[in-house]
Amino acid sequence: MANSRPTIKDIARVTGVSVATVSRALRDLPYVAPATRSRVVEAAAELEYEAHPQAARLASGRTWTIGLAAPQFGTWFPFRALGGINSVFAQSGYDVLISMMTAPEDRRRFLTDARSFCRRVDGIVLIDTFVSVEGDSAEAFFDRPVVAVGEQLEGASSITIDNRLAARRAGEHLIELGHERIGLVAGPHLPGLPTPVPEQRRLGYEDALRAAGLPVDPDLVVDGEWTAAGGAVALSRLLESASPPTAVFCMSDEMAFGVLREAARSGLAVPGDLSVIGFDDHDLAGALGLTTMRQAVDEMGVRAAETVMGLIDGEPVADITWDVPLIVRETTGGVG
Amino acid sequence: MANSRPTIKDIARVTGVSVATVSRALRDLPYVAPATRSRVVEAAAELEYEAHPQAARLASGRTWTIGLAAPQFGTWFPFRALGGINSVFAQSGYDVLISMMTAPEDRRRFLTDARSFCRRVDGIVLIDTFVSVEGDSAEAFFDRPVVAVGEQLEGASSITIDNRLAARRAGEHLIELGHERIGLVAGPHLPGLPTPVPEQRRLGYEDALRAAGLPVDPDLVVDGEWTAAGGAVALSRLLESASPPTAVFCMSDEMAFGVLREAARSGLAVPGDLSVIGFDDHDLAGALGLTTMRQAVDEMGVRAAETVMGLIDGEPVADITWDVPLIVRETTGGVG
DNA sequence: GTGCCGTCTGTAAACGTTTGCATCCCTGGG
DNA sequence: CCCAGGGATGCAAACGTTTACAGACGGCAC
Repeated sequence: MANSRPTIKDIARVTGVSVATVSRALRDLPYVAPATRSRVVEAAAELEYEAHPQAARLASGRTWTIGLAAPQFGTWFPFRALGGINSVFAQSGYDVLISMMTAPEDRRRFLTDARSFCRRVDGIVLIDTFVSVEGDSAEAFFDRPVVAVGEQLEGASSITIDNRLAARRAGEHLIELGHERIGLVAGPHLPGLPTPVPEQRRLGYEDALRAAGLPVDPDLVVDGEWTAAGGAVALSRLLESASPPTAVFCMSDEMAFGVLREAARSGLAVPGDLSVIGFDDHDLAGALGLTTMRQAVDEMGVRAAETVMGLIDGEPVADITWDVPLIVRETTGGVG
Repeated sequence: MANSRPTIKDIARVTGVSVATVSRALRDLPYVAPATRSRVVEAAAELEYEAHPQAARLASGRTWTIGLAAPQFGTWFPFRALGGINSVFAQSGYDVLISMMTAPEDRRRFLTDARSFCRRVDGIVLIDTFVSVEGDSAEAFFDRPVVAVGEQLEGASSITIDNRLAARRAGEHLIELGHERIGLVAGPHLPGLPTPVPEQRRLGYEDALRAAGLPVDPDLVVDGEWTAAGGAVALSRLLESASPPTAVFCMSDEMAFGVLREAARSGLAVPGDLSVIGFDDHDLAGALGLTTMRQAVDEMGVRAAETVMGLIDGEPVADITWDVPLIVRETTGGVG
């Protein structure tokens, strides 16, 4: 028992070739005679040999690990992306090293410790990290190929959505249904997280109103804190207004869930008395019938994974914009 | 630029001591003169030296990595646990290597590839993996310290809840409110995932009924597929019954969300016409006012992390049972 | 003064791969 | 028959640490 696992030397001894040849044979490098290769492969299988990862990494410099940085893993978005990303890397033989930033200070720590982080990875996927403001270009700063999801970064590939356009589409959907007083449940800027997302979505909302010749009423936009509870509070505040909205656009589905709940509590029928549209296509959105703008996070994650592997293999940097389709379900309808 | 980072030799040269002393000084090992140590530490800081992880791992045999295996990362439970786990390990200097099992075949692959997985980690955290049936003891199979969350495993520490008791408590809560016809929205056995959880929760539900002298009516238990959509369907089926339930216990909050939605659609007031209790305390449960049995997954994750680190440091194996408190919110009330 | 022990330090051998370079052999063209 | 060229292989030096072992030194008890 516990007889330590075979090394490359054992395979060499058994097959009667040198360790160099074994190494080459097992990694499908050229200049190995077919007969030799198959003998080696067979012996390796026989002995259940597998290269010692740490040794291989030290010698080759490749870590076969991808670094994944994301804020606030308690939140829906990066978690969902992780699903797609992880499956791709698992199939390609990469490990995934996660650095998650819950508190704002984690984010600063990530940036100061970046050197150490980079050292153990071949490439980096950044999800909603918003490090773009730090001045440096990504390649200079990280010294590794990086792809950013949710933001554009100089020197890095990116996978983003057009937040402004998507928000505009959401607004237009409500306008087409005949709504004229449309509330906005906004997510605030998070402290220490310089994301342009809330602003972009708000601009898109205003774009839609303006294009339709509707007034932009600041009383109709309230803060939903990016949470369901915040969304509920936001709606209750909107309903206090002298002329409350007949429809609400929420910057996230989670806030929309809170809005739906508060609507029910207030005896408002949805969509009879109030139409609600969200943003994300959260796991629960389908089951709860929420109309929303779908951010196909898992697909974006898969694409991010493929992209970073491409970068490692020498492909050029590229910016990809992902489509955000409108998913009409049961929470939006004509103005009552 | 790109001047390769300093090695331990550079520190040795600068400070005029040997690499062995540098290594000892930097790792706080004994037998280093205080003056020497501070000189070394200073030089290391000056040159921004940091040990090459792969080299250290190869030489020491420690990987400073914890393996985390969990099924179905798209689901709420393991994801939430990840939050707690990751923060603990990050602070202790461990990396986390994730192996996620989405499809049933992933689970088998995990078991066959376990050797390779183990090789790159110092310890293992299993979340809801249900490998216990495989016959072998955990320590023999994985050859590493392991702590299992959600199941008990021979030779491993475990962090579990008493599913049967918790389900019974949920039932008792409804009974105390005066309900006599109580539906059960059950989660099915997942193919290839031999978990006793659904059965245990069902037994707990029946325990509560029997203890109160209520009949156990098989018509009152329906399959909710562990999803919100499934929960909605389940309730609609329950409502077709000749004498529908006045309360429903759902084996998961996600199914409960579906039940709530279907109740609203059917014009049932909650809790006026129908009481609903869930299980988990999902992120959204609070905001949606769902009464539930709280499974404090993040805390369990933290504890799992601490436990596996303890095992690595030689602590003995232990079984920990986590409490599942009843969280009364707004979806349960007296029978109308 | 001698011997012993404990602290501090250095030397060098691992750890298990990958890879640059040299060597050998075989084939085919001249 | 000779030589060039390229495929196949082996040798040995990295890769950057950790750690067993040995040695130097100083202090203290006798």
